[in-house]
Amino acid sequence: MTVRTRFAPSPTGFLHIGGARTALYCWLEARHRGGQFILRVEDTDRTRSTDEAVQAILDGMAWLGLDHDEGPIYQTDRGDRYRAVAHSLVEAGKAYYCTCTRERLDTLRQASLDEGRKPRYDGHCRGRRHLEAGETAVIRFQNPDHGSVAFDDRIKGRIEWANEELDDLVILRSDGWPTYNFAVVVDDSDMRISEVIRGDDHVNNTPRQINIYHALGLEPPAFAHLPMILGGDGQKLSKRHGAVGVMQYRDDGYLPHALLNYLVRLGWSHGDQEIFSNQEMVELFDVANVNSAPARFDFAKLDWLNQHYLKTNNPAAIAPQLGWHLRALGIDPDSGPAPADVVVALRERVHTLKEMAERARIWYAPVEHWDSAAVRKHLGAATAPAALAAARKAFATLPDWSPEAIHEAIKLVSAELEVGMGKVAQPLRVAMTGTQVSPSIEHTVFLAGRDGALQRIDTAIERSAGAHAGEA
RNA sequence: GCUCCCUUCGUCUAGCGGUCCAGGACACCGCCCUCUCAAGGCGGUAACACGAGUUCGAGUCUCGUAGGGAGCGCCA
Repeated sequence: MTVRTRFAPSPTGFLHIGGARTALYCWLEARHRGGQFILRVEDTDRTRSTDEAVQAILDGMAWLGLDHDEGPIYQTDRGDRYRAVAHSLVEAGKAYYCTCTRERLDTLRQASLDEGRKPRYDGHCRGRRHLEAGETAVIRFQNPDHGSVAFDDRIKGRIEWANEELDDLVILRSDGWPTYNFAVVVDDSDMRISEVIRGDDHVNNTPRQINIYHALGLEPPAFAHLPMILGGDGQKLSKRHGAVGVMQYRDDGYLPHALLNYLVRLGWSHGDQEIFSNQEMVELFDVANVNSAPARFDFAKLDWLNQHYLKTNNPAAIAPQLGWHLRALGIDPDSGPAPADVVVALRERVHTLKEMAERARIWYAPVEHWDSAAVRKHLGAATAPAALAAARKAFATLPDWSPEAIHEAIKLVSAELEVGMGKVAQPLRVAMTGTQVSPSIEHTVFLAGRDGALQRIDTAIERSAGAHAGEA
């Protein structure tokens, strides 16, 4: 039997981090076993579902590169099918019409709670196979009264429930639309899903669904319930923790693969391996190895992974994404150095592309802000004027404008002046950036461009003179 | 309240009865390297929730306790 998995979000918001991991695991399981991955949109709650949310989910999956083989299939397109199956269940004596009022149901629920029992429908309408003309009703599934339901969860192991714990759930609402527990069964069986991988908030629904499978004469698929992802404080993930849409991670400067790598290791492992290419994930992933305990989301590790990929990916591949972030900051990438060169200079110093774009700003516009401590300490140094002048002269005639050539030139200057590298590099650094922190000096100078570098040195020499005059 | 699930360093995890005075990674601390900041190298602190039981032997199996979580809708 070919493996078929599905990701079935309800379009009531963006694709958040938990959904993204579920989608990833479903995708990996399908790819690993050479099967198909199906995307299904569970939009039967028409009051909460929106087209924008559908688009946000599609965008998020596309950004992560989780491509589906079938779908998106919309449940709202399948109303007739659910109604037909629900009515067939009534005819088969396995479901019935229920006309109980909300008031009666509420009273019932409250009474159970007051007595310390689990709220449960009492079966009042059991046996109603027909409706009077004009009467509206829901259809309830008639759950078995005795015995138990069990299944072997691929992550949590065997789970068993007494049927006494379950009640007759509504499968078709009075508006003719199916409820979740019924729609999934019809869909998963129609779509020949072999493995249901979903959040473990669905564990409690599984026995009800299995009973429906049996009533329909169907064999249930395999189930794998993923533990949830918690915020860094161990609380349920909320917006302040990163429960934002995955597209926010793009905006914050994360590489999609870094997020994927982080997510795949959150709750799953393969020995001591931390870094996984897409191909390795597909080869090694097995849903049965997923941890059964919930995991906390840790930005520090995500940052580390993101930087790892920033450092090891081809700069040319990262350049367009840096360009995107530069533009987001209102910087024209064409007004300064090539983004790929910026990547090389900054990738060991930042964790995200956003941070990289912010720090790249100094090469796309003249120095505006001069750090006074930096000016005083380095432009005001006794050897600064001579160092700057010598460097300027060397740069002006450098045959090859490259970090390597610049590095050699600076070494030569420091040797000639008989001062340490720092005495040349630091004044230059302040000249280029207005601060005393930047990438290695040769890259910092290189990125300014020859003309830009000479200009910045001229400006700095004036300031240096001012600093010395101020002392005198 | 009831039912179900979960519990190894701060965090993610390895561990599938002896090779574990518990390994790796992130974070943190220290040293080295060094033109700043990083990156990198080396080293360090740090965990089997608790209690019984099974066993020659338990982080690993069983049962309790405690603590977390989920579900109990004409939401998904």
